[in-house]
Amino acid sequence: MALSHAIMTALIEDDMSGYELAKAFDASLGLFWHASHQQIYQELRKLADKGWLNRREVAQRGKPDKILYGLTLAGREALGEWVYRESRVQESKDDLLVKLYNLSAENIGHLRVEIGERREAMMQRLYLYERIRRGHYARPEVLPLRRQGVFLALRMGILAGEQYLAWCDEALDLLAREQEKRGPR
Amino acid sequence: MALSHAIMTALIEDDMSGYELAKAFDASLGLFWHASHQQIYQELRKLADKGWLNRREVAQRGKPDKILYGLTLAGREALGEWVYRESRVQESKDDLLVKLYNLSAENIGHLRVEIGERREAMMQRLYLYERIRRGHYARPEVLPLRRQGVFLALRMGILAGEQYLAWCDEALDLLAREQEKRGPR
DNA sequence: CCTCTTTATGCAAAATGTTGCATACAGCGA
DNA sequence: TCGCTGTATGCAACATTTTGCATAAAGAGG
Repeated sequence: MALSHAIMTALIEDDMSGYELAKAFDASLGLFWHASHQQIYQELRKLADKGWLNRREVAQRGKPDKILYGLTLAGREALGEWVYRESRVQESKDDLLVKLYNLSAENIGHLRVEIGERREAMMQRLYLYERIRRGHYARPEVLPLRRQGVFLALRMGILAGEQYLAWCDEALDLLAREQEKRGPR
Repeated sequence: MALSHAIMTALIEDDMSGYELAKAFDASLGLFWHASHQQIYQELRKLADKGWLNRREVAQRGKPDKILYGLTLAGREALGEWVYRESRVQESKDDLLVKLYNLSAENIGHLRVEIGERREAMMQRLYLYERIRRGHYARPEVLPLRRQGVFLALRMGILAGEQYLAWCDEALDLLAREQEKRGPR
């Protein structure tokens, strides 16, 4: 429902091609809203048909042509209105938590490994967030208002990541103690 | 992909009907994995066809008949294997964060309200988590191993909720200061 | 020259999830 | 008796997302 609005949001400042959008999604907004390139290409065409985006083909040297999309006035208006409309949270679904409901003496070792991997992955991600924060949001107070909103989203990513790490540590501790108790294998 | 496994997980200790499962999903596992009753009914039939669940009709007094589902041995085995397989995180998608990318002097008031509502909703939820923790997990050390896994999932819910509240407070502060600066309306 | 990677876009099928509706029976309160 | 709520199950249509495949041109490295 709101993939369209996430895409338009990504186009507020710069025009982009589907390919560039897919990469930007991986790096910024996509940290809060994942989308594959197939989804993005499809949605771009729909939005262009609706008149919310304009498209123009751009020839490039040494690379295939690309199609640049940009927000139209109508698109900007639609986006502005959308902010006031009902919003919904799509709760995350995590296999790992369901797996924990199945914890047993047999699989405890495996689950410790999986949690360890999650921890590692989250560390990487926090490192990326931190680079972004230092690079673009070192002094949030002096940023234009819109960028402060982006900063708040980044803060959510950072806080959630730190919380996740704390949980991993707690879980690894508990599981290590339990495995110890029952005799390590 | 793993809705089936979430359902089987919910049936580890007790047999349940689709209706009861839908309610259990709202209260326990569903806090980490949402599913509507339509999805649940469909999945139950598929799982029964696969031989992972058995079904038996139960007549009731004063209520419509129901169909009770229980894990078969094959189901338990499939679940046990699944724990070792690749797992994936489905990142949450939150309109609110995308909206924040569109922060403006015009909509700042609205976004403050929305964040306030999120805060309120999360408080309610934390209250529920806390009741569960006190009721069933006051002393996690003495629980059987499987229940300790469930406890860890609950801890994730609690930590994530507390982090969310902290973020709401931070965001509300920042937005209040900014709105003040630009002249309150 | 051949293969691999990067840039760039797309179709089609399958799986998943949402929305709206339908049915049926019991008990409760007005 | 009428409407409401709760229990209980389901279909059908639609929207969303994932998966697998396909194409094509340029540059890099062996």
